[in-house]
Amino acid sequence: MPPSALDRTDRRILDTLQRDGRLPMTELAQQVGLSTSPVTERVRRLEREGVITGYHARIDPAKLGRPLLVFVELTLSSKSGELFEKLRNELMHEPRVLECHLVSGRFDYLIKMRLSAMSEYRELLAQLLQKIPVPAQSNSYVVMEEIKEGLTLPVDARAT
Amino acid sequence: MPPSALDRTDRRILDTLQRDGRLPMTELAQQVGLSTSPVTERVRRLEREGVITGYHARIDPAKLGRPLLVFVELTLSSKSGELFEKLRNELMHEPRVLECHLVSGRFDYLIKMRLSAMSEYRELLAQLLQKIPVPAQSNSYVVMEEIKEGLTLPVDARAT
DNA sequence: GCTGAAACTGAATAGTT
DNA sequence: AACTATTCAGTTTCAGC
Repeated sequence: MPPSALDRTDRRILDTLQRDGRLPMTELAQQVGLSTSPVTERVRRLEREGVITGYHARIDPAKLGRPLLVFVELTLSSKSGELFEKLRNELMHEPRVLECHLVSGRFDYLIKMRLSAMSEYRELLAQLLQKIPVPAQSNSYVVMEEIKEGLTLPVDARAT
Repeated sequence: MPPSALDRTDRRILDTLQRDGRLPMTELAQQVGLSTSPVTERVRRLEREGVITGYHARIDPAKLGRPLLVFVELTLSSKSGELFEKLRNELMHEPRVLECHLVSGRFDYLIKMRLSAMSEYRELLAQLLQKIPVPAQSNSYVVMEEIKEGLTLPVDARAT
């Protein structure tokens, strides 16, 4: 799982698979200009080394009954390690929380949730806060328009 | 592309493909308890109807040289439609901006960026702001710890 | 480390219940 | 709407360069 720096071919593979995760190895091979064997081997290596962490179908949230996207900024009044641990665990296991980050700055957690309606937002926030024994302050932002959302990283396919 | 409500089998398919987007149709079929033909047909239908919007390999940002995750809250001093349009376009085409949302509340845009270093953050923010002709206020939050990040939605596989 | 071919496994099509 | 059988495409493995 160590280094083995990414060369130009690796980068082209990553760039392509980011866009189409189901592309057959034969077609991927054509795109990067090699035959299938070395390309397959490279993909397996990138998986092994943890560069590629998975393949996922993406689903339209609205079509699954979750049209509401809300960001919550959360600040805890006490910052004991144990408390953070407890809340982290709660957030990790709540599937409606898509993202959660510990941030520096004015607040502690930045949380992103996908919900069916505002009523669900109230329920979920109450549920999360009631699990922690100290007061917390939260600011919420409802998304009016999703301009862009993705995990696709820029891959500059320059030489090794 | 219209409704055709998702039944229990559709939901199990979506749930499975969200977790493993490269799963062969034969194995997907086993998991949902059908033979491959109807499962393949259902997947094609879900793609056609826009429920499944794509398949993507996920890549470790740090391994691609982008260890820094920053959220930026942006407020424009003037809110003309034309100005929003211009900035939206800029953000849409900047690959280091992974997410961008128009939010209600104290600020206008919530932006998520993946960067190589703080120097790149300064450059990018300056670049974005200089493209718009009015003053803007921004607050930035550097992520100290990524607790959770994904696009995986909860799929309750209850009956039709 | 890549190519190319042979053997195998999965996907697609069409016909059946 | 789903199953089965056939055909075809993609994957895997390996000999040779």
